[in-house]
Amino acid sequence: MGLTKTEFFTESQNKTAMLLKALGHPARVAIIEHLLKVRTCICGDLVNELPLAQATVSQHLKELKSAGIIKGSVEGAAVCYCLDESAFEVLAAYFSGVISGVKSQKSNCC
Amino acid sequence: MGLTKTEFFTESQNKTAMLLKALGHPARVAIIEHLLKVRTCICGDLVNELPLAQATVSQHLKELKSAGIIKGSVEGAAVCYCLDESAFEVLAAYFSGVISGVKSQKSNCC
DNA sequence: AAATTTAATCGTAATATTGCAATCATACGA
DNA sequence: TCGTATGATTGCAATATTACGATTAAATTT
Repeated sequence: MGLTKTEFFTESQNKTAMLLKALGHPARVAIIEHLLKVRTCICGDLVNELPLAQATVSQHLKELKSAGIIKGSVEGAAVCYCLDESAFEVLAAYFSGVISGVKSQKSNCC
Repeated sequence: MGLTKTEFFTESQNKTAMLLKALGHPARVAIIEHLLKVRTCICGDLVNELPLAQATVSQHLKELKSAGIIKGSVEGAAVCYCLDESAFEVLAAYFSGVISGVKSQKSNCC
C-alpha cells in the first residue's frame, strides 16, 4: 500500500486532487507568491529567496510544472518560470462552485 | 529529511498549504463532492460510496476534519459529517486573489 | 445483559515525499 | 577551448502517506 487508488475515482476528481496536492506544500505556495510579485524568475532567484538547497527548489519547480501550475521557457543557460493562469482559473471556479453548492444547502450542519 | 521545513515559511503559507494538502487526494475530493450532494453523511455512507475500507475512510475523514474542511458531530452511535463553509471561502478568496494578481501582470510569460 | 451497529484506533506493509550533496549537461563569455 | 553560470538529475536517508485487517469503544436494539 501507500499507493493511491486513482483508478477508482473520476478523471475530474483525480485532476483536481493532483492540482491541489501540487500546491499543498509551503515551499510551493511560496514559489507561487513570489511569482505573483515578480511575474517571472529563474531557479536561482528562488534558491536565494527560499531556505532550501538548489536541488530541492528545482524539484519543487518540476512538480509545479508537471501539474501545469507554472510554465518554464529556456532563456539561454537559465530557465524562465511564470504562473500558468489557466490552472488557477480552474481552481477558483472549483471553489466558487463548492461555495455556491454549500450555500444552496438548507442548514449548515446536522 | 522527508520533513517539511515549515518553520521557515510564513504562517499564511503554511496554513494555505495545509488546507490544499488536505484536499490533495482523490478520495478526499470525492468525500467533499459527496457532501455537496447529500449535505450530511456518516462514515458508513462513504464506505459504501468509496472503493476503500472503513479504516481508510475514517482516516481520510480525520484528516479533513483536523484541517478544518469538514465538521463532525456525534449523533448517537454514528458521527454526522458536513462541510465547513469557511475553509472554502478562504480558498476561493485565495485563488481569486491569485487570478487578479496574475491578470495585473503585464505579459503572460517570458 | 447480550448482540448489533458504528466508527475510531492500532499495528503493519508498501509506497511517496522531502531534502540535500554530488554530479552531469548545457549555454555563454573570455 | 576553457572556465563559469545555471539548473536538472541521481542517489540516498529520513519521514510521511496510503491502505487495510484486527481490535476496541460506545451507543442502540433485542
